[in-house]
Amino acid sequence: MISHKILKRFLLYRICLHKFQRLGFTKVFSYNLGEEAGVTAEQVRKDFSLLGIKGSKRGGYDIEYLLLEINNIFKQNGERYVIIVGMGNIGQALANYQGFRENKIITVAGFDLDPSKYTRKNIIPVHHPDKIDEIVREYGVKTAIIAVPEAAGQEVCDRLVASGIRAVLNFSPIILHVPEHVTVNYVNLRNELESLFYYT
Amino acid sequence: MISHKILKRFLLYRICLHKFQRLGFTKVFSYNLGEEAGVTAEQVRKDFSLLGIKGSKRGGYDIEYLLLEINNIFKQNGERYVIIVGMGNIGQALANYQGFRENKIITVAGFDLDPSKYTRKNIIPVHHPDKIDEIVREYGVKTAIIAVPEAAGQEVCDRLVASGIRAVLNFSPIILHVPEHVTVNYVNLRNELESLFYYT
DNA sequence: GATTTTTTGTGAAAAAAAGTACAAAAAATG
DNA sequence: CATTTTTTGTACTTTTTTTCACAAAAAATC
Repeated sequence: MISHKILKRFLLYRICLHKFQRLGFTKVFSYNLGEEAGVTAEQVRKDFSLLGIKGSKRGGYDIEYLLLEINNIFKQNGERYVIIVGMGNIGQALANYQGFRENKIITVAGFDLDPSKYTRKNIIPVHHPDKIDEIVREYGVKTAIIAVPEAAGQEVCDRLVASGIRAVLNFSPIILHVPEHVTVNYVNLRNELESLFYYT
Repeated sequence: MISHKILKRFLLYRICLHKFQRLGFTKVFSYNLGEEAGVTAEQVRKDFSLLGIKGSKRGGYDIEYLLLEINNIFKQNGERYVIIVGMGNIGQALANYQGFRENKIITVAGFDLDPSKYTRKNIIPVHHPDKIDEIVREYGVKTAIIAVPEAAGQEVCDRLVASGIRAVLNFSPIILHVPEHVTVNYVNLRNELESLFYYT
């Protein structure tokens, strides 16, 4: 089991590796990657060593191979479906976000109580939350994004878990109570911004 | 100097404290707060103790007082201005996001290269990036959000730093190189979502 | 092909974070 | 008002994470 902290670091490395690739490199040394990612070279080596990812002494690491291994951690070869519950500000922005598609993550559908959002103008189909169960089962979706107001967060989450969702990205400013087998990743935009005012 | 990890925990506590307040409570015990926030009671007490925030033995902590102390960390009584550079998907969603306004954070302006965005229809005024310096100095803005495509990220950041920005919330998928006195907080939505696929 | 240089890979050490345990305080009870 | 109960605050321990240090491998040089 890899800790969330290390998982995030692998994703960070991937961003840097893509940059190196764009610049025409095919190999990197741990200190190149470390400098770019803002961590020490030892940390980079330890992280790769943890997964049994090998470099060559004096030759460094092969970028293509690193990317392959990192993508494997996140199952990039499999079907990666996601649904978005709550098509307000954030939900809509995520639906339109190119970043997900680039990485072979398919946003299957969005859900919202407001019928005015069930239009074809959206980039993804939007349904009433009552259809969550149907669609989750049809596509075998295992991952969901919660972007509803806080009052609705826990109820939406319970519904998702009941339908078979196993991983949740939660933008609502609440702590979700979920069974053991479900993972929640929290993103609180207000807190992320506000934390900065400590430093100003 | 408080670590970023602990800062984030204080903001998490605040969310929980607001919930308790809404439910009519005026006092909390460390284990109430811990359970709600998903940390141990000892952790809660340690965190508060770190800042010299006192409870009363057997009486617990006064919610009002805790909120006051937490808000002090993040300078909620002072002027908290922010600008948004890049009014695409995410930039626009953030401009519309109620969460910031609720917490007395004032979004002064947005910036984008696309002139079609300089309309009065936006919730905040949007200008050409050339006006960054003028507006940052006029309002004494110290905090900025970067939500531009990755290719422009570093250049935008350099400009912001040159204008006097000291803290950056960066949504672009790049590591920013900044001088010592500038703090960067990274939010990578793609990575946040993708990290979940490790668990599915 | 021997020597030097460079870089990985990993144990050992250090630092940071979290958890344990319990004395001290204070409210509640008898 | 003495005793019991509850909860804070913090020293101490354990665990996790990071850094240090260096042997081993391999490319480059002589």
